Amino acid sequence: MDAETENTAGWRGSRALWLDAARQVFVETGVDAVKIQPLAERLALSRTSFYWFFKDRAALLNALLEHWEETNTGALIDACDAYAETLSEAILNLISVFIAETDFDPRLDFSVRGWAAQSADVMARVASADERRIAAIKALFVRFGFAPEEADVRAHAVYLVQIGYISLQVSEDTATRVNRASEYVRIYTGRTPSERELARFRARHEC
Amino acid sequence: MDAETENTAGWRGSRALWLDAARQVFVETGVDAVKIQPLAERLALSRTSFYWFFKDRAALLNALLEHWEETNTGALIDACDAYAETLSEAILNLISVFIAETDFDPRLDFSVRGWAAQSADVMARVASADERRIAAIKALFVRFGFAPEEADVRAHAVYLVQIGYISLQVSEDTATRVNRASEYVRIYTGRTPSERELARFRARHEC
DNA sequence: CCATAAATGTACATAACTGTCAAGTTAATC
DNA sequence: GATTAACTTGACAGTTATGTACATTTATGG
Repeated sequence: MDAETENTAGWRGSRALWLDAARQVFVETGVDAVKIQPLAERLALSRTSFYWFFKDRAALLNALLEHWEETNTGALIDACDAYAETLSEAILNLISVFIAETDFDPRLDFSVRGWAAQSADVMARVASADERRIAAIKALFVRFGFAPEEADVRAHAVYLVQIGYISLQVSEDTATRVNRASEYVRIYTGRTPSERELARFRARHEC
Repeated sequence: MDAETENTAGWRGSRALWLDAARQVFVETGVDAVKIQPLAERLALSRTSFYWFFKDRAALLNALLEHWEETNTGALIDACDAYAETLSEAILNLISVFIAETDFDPRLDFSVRGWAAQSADVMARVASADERRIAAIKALFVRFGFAPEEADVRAHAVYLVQIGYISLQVSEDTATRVNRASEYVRIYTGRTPSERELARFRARHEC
């Protein structure tokens, strides 16, 4: 992407630079592709220089996972806790996080899940993130008067649709997704969002 | 699983044996782990013997993908086309495919999606499978009187929830999932399944 | 300007994997 | 029982990765 800082002399590397490159490869090709040698070539740095910033490959992968936890789960929970007058507005807030893709990176989430399938440690951390996320969505439904059990099922439905969407890896344009949002709100909540709510939602996704 | 046929002499290998072992590893650990050398050790066969059955690693992966296409997409479409008196029954038929996990293997689907993220070819085939599947579900809603646009959104919701569920990789027991099914039918269709329909559904998942 | 920490690079030792080839063994067939 | 097709194997050659030790270069601050 960038990294085209054509310095051939001086200090070109940094922990952040390696981590960032690693994240890109991780998102594009999965954990198994996060290898030090290819990263070094990509960064036009000596392979062994990596070991000044990270103990070994495992340390890099660990940093990657920590980055994911801070970023994605955080963004989702913030959206659930955000102020909303109506349930429709709250759900639209939530859908916004997935559509905007600024705070929450869907591809990062997907890659982490792929990694989890082959590592019990990662799986445990993913499972705990899922629990926290679903709990936050459920709390939202409860806040708007749903009974706990029904709130639970609806929270699952909302969350699963989004995760499913990520897994499909379709790249629809924002407009399409924004238009569908109203229908989804109806399915999730049984209520139709008001024109004002939809207008605010649309406005948010046109920057 | 089996393959414990302790033959140390004679012909032990076969195309099916290698493919089966590959599928297991693929499902457990992803494409990148499907390597000939480890498979050979697992099967207690010489590594090079593999090349009698497959041209190279790429040929094996291709066979894996073809197997997935025949199995999973087929099972899902069959379930959509199956006879049903009511919409509720039709949706329960569909949910059954995902719960039973006999014809449709969720983990296989998940692994294929992980692979798709790193290969444009695979991605194209996954996208086309998704389209066929969603079209089949949509047709089901249309058959029971929904307008095309609404049928489309609802079909997406049903499918995305299931794919999302697979991505979560939770291992809930069948009982839990069977119980939740009724709530899901209500969310998807807006109608409550009858006791008779639910009874038939429960019975199906107790063999 | 020199000492020192920060960063980079070269060389080495090791491991895992891929694929080809030619020489073997095993079972079926006539 | 010889022939042949179906399979198996070991040896070879090549590639890509990991991590350590040690020497070297680059910036910073007294």
